[in-house]
Amino acid sequence: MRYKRVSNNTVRRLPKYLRKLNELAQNGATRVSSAELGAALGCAPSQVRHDLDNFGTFGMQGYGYDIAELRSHISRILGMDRSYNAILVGCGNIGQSLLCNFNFEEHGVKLEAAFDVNRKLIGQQFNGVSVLDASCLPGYLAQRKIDIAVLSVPKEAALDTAQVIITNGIRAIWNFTNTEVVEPNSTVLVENVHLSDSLLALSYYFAENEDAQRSRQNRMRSRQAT
Amino acid sequence: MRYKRVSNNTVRRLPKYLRKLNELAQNGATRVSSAELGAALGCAPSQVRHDLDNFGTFGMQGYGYDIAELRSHISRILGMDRSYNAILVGCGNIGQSLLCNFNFEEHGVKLEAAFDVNRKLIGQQFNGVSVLDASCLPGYLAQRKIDIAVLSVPKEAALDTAQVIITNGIRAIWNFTNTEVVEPNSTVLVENVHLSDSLLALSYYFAENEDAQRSRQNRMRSRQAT
DNA sequence: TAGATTGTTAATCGATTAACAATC
DNA sequence: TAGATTGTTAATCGATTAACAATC
Repeated sequence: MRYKRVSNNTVRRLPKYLRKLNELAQNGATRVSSAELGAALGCAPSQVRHDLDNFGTFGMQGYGYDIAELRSHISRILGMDRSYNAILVGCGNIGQSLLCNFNFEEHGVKLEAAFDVNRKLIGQQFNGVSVLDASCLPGYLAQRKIDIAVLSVPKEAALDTAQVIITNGIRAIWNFTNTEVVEPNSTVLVENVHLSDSLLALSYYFAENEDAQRSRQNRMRSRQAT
Repeated sequence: MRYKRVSNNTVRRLPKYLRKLNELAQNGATRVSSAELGAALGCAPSQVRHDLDNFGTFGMQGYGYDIAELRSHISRILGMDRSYNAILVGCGNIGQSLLCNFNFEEHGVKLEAAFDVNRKLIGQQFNGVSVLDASCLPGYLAQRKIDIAVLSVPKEAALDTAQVIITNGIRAIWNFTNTEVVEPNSTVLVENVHLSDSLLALSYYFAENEDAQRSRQNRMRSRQAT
């Protein structure tokens, strides 16, 4: 594969392209243009071509992209064919909802086990995944090759738990704890799902909208007053 | 308040600043410099000052920022003092975990009611919020001023449900459906929590790491061979 | 072939960082 | 006052878009 420095923005668009491609495929389409993909994401056609150009040449001049082919390329680029092994740590509400509802397999990730400190949860199964005693984590990690840890413990336990799993070899964390579990330049990969940040961003834009509207109304009123 | 065009990147950093400020406050600190805030987020001190400059002047030369003061400024900027009203639509696993675990109040959002189509859920309460019949949504929205809808229905119901709530006046959606529920340039605000995209980005970076390591090893081997 | 659409480079646009005067 | 750190502008860096030759 060619090697260019790929920007984070590009990486974040890849899953969105893939989602659009899946949708198109489901509707029976077989080809797609960069213009159509761009429109779906709200960016320029050249953005799409530029993004894909990082990884190879997947299209055909005068035709566009074969949907099935492009899907498989993007899946591969995203590592979905690598069957990564994962564990889930923290089987509270969020953890359980991930276990029960999130289709890890579909994303090329195999969920091997779950862990919790709660006696009542240990021994239970969710969607075929057994909950083990969290105190067994170090031993477990020493024995198996686990690529990714889903971290869904309560905020208070986040740092300690992260410490334990990193010490025992985990290099990638899917972090649901609303806490920063590593320093900014750590070599451990952390993908944060910070729901707080997300809701606050929505709140910001809502407030911005309100203010913009209000100032428009004020302009109208002062005009009428004149 | 001053008015500049604020970039999305800046908006996304505000909650992170706030989180760091809360942490510092909890540890008893009263002042902070842009250097310290920047270090926490992995960006330059001037980035922090530049971001804040969009909204006013909150610091003191030679001193830094008063933590309590800056917290309250950022909270206000994020709209956390506006007591937005919200409903939650779709009380499956994700919906329930939000109802039970996510502290909406803490973010200045009041969760007024939840909705579902499932007979068994209707009438139940989660964390003090009652589940109402989804068929009552239009009537409910007609009677009350609801600012934000949390959309946590199954993927298959996402588009239809979005249609219903938008038609009935909802202008902001916190979207957990892993689906795009509006066109890219819609006037309806949508904040997406696309877990799929997030995991795939993690998977991408993990794969990139593996490949980088492998190619380093190959270079080593070929050097030894020479 | 003519029309369409890619791949790829150059131009533009915007975001981050550096620099430094202002000032606490 | 001297030292520190901000506010703010200018410089740099990177990402997006435009343009167009290549070619299916």
